[in-house]
Formats: sequence, structure tokens, C-alpha cells
Amino acid sequence: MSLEHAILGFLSSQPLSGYDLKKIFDTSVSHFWPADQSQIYRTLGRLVDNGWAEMEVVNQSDRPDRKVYGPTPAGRTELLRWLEAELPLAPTRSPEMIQVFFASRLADDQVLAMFERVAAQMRSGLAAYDAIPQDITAYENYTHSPREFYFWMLTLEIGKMQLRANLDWIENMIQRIRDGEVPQS
Amino acid sequence: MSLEHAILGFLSSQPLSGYDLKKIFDTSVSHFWPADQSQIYRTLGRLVDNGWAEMEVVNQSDRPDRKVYGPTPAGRTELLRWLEAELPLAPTRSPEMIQVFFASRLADDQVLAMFERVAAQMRSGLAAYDAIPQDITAYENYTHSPREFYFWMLTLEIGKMQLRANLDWIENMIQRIRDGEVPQS
DNA sequence: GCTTCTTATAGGACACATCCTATATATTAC
DNA sequence: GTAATATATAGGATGTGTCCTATAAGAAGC
Repeated sequence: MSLEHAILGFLSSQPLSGYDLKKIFDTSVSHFWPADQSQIYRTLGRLVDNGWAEMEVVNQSDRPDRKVYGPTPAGRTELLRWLEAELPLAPTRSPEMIQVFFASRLADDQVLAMFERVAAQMRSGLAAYDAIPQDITAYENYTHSPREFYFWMLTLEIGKMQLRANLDWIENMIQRIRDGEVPQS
Repeated sequence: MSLEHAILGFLSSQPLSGYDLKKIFDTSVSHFWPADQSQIYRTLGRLVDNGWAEMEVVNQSDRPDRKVYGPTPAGRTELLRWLEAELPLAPTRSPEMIQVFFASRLADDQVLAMFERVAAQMRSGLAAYDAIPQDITAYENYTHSPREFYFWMLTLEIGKMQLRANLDWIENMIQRIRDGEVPQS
């Protein structure tokens, strides 16, 4: 399971609590693997059950106690195994593509509105990517080596490139509709 | 829910059974919305419960009886509403990106192997797209107008373009690793 | 004659993810 | 003073999708 291994990946750099992990997920991998807080805690429990992680309670006087997790040797081995494993390619589910598929039921101006709506979503997505700092100093709490940081930035790069490609395609489609290239019946 | 509306979309062209729908899904939208047989039957039941579809039993002498479904007026209205609706952008989950994110744990030759493995998967994916006939005569049982067919082919086009873009990016990455551009520590 | 395939429908069990809520304490804002 | 926010963990209910199995009968292969 991917979430298990993503968590193992983070734990392999430093010991972390569920609360820490939620913050880290939201600031790093959420664009290709969002994680629910509740699910993170449950998955941490499962990692311990599997023997892949161990937990230590850290007492705090002014705040609730933390449960800090770290990988066991078996967990580190499992992470490396998974990183090299061939993944059964995950089906991409895109409700927007269903809208495109059945767009023939709509009139051209409605189709145009649909594409422009999606294009606007994508443009704001691109803007969100551009707002992410690309400078290693902004991530000093989370990343521990230039190599780690390099692959992190790669995932941003590919995410941006995919969005860019889709947006280009949609803008091209909008032009095609305006040019009357779409059959009417 | 997307599957409900995809089924409604197909029913809006012609009355269909669950068995028909499974075959149609597998030959048309499965690359962006795969559907389990069991789930199709359950969803058809829900469509009837919602008042969006109605069912008619068609007796057959030599084979099991068919339950053929068609949209109600409310179902047609709902389909059009949904086609124009703004969708809460679905989170893209990509386990491969998790592998990239934590690739710093591997040595360069292992990272290279990982990327080449993914590239090979993508090339066979592209080949699969190319094997799909782009000719309307191949789909006469499923598609009913040039306009319908046009949007169908668009979904293939964008699927192919996305794969192509990802493959280009990965091939570029492979070169970067070979050129020693990736930090070692 | 036996097995397998095709047509046809459907439920049980399970996995994974999301949403909402509960609990507890300290700080900060108005 | 009161409300909201931050730190910290976790369970219940629900939604969505997958896997496996059951049922039933004719057709096709060996």
C-alpha cells in the first residue's frame, strides 16, 4: 500500500509523530498523494502491527504527549524493496474526461464553457505550483540533503509539466470549437 | 458520483443491460474510468432507486433474461446538469511519484532502473493507444453520430498526449541521471 | 462425455479513503 | 471573559471500488 510506504519514507529520515506527518504530507506530497489525518494515525498503527515501525511516547508538560515513530530494520528493508518494485499501474480516474466523453450532449457554447471552466481551474493550479518556493532553504525542517531535495523538486516539476500539457491541449480544443471544427450531429 | 453519470450517459444513447455496459466501459472509457462488473450492477440498482433510470425485463429463450435499463426524464435532466457542473477537482494519486519522491534512498543505477521500468510501461501504454482503431466504422455498435465519436476520440487523444508528455519527461530524466546531474548526497 | 466459454445477474467480504466527531490542554485573539 | 486556534491522538460511519464467489443454461472445444 502506497501510504504505508510514503510514511515509511518520511520516517526513514527522522522520527515523527502522526501530527508531524500530517503537516509534512500537506507541504510536500499532497499534490500526488493527499493523506487524511485520521488515516495517517490508523496507518501508523498498522505499520507497528506489521513490525515495520516502532513507537515511543514522548512526554510533554505543556502539551499532549506525542507518539513518535521510527522505522524498524524490517521497515527500512521493506521501503527499499518497494522503491524498486514494479507497481501495478494505478488506473487514472478522471471525472472531467467523462464530461468530455459525453460532451456531444451539450451545445457548442456549453462545451466551450465547460472547457473554459476546466482551463481556469488548471491556470489556478499552475499559479499554485509557481507559488511554491523552489529554494532549499525554505524546506530546511523537512529535507536533509541536496539529493533528497532534488527528487522532491522533480515531483513538482512533473506535476507542473502535466498541468501545462493539459492546459495547452484544452486551449487548443477551445480554438477548435471556435473554429467550428467539431461535428454538429 | 461519476460512475452513475457515466452510465446515465451511455443509457441516454440506447437502452442497455449491465452486461452490455460492462463491455462498453471496457472498450471506451476504461482508460480514464475503469468499472467493475459488480459495481455496474449495483449502480444500476441505485439509478433506479434515485428515479434516474427504469428497468425492463427482456425474456430470452436460449439465454438468461436481460434487465434492460433506460433513463427517465429526471435522469436525462440530471445528466445534463452534471455535464455542465463544476467538479471538485479529483486528487490525482500516483504511487510512482512516491517512488520518485523517495528515490534519493536508492543509488543512481537503481534510480535509472526504476525510471526505465516506468518508461517501458509507458511505451507499451502508448502502443496500446496506437492499436485502438481511430475509424468510426469500428465503433458502429457503440457510437451514434460523428459528434459523439468526435468527443470519444478526444479522450483518446488527451490520454495519449499525457502519456507522451510523461514519457518525454522520463526520458529527459534518464539522460540527466546519465549525465551525472543528480546530487549524490 | 467432460470441461470451458459465453451470456446474464448479483451478493459477501474487504480495502482504502473521507468526513465528522470526541478528547484534552495551552495559547492567542477580540 | 469568550471564542478561536494550535498541539496531539483516535474512533465511528459512510462512500467507493475491488475481488471472489454463486447461480443458471446453452454453446463450443477436445
